[in-house]
Amino acid sequence: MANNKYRFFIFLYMNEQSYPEFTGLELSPRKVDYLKFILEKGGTVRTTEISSGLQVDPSTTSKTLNELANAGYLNHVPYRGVDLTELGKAYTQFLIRRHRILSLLLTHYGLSSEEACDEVSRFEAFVSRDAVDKICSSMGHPMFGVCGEISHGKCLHEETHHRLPE
Amino acid sequence: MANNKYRFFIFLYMNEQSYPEFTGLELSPRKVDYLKFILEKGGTVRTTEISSGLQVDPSTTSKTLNELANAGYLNHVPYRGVDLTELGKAYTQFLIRRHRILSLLLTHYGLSSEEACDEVSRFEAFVSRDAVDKICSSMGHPMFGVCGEISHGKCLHEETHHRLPE
DNA sequence: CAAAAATTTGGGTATACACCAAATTTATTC
DNA sequence: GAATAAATTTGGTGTATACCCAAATTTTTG
Repeated sequence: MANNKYRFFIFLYMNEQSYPEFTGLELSPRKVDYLKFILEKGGTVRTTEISSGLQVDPSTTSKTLNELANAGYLNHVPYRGVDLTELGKAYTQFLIRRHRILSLLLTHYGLSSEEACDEVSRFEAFVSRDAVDKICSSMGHPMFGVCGEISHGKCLHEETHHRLPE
Repeated sequence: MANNKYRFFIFLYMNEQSYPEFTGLELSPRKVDYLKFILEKGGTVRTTEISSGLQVDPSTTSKTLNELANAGYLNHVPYRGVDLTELGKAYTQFLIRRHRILSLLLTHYGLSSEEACDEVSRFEAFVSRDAVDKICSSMGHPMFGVCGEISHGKCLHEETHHRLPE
């Protein structure tokens, strides 16, 4: 019984749902790219993988990773690599949901999947979580988007605001 | 007859249609604000009107107006004010159409007019003209949006690409 | 025409994003 | 197990955007 409770806590902790405070406007477009890349890569990711993935100098990557770590999204072990913190995971799940919802939306207006994805990549960092949640509700919480499955951590229960014990 | 021809030329010159080259991504979010403000104000606009309208120091306004003039969107008579060039008019008509189309779109997904307008203001500068034209077509070229009438300079004839004589 | 108001200029700050070169750490190979 | 190679970080720079203040300039007004 105590064990079940613990597992439930872990589930909440890893979900977007657990961080009702963020607006979705916290990160610059480029930082959004970094987090999405790291989540999609999975586990611990090295500087070189990111710098070649995002076509940027390793020194730029190193500095950006440091900033994301200072902001609490990443664990950074110097010379070893980064992985997402629990906050980082929850936040990046939102980033990916946002990207997919917006891309899906644009495909309903005559853009191809690729066009929609490119277009959204340019502006998504400036679309608020509130707007994404409303769009998501209005679309009936679609499960599949143009870039793969949409993860519905929070969108399904906008009214519920679970908080972590303090 | 020669007179009619001349008027026709003027009509084209002042229309979005006449500039098939721009992508809609030329200007930063703030510069978009400046041009929209100037078009809505109409005629010659003074630095003070803009700086109080956009809540920014007059010195900042003065510098930005200079940049927009150098880029060809404004005529700037020092100490007197600015007005839109023909390019500036055509471009700003697109900016306003983009703003209205995107705002209208978001109101179809559960956002209020004001929410949609605020949301769009944050990201519109990063939405391409191609995407706007596709969305506009797909919506059936709506004539009214949440922020007033939508001006359809170009959207009605995507296939036609008039060019200025050189 | 002198004072007041508007505008511009010069100088300074901050953020975001990028690069290169040099220093440091880790990994490899002999 | 060192020497070399590869990866990473640090320090220094550069560009672009956007903002402010103070001082100089121009225009307006009383």
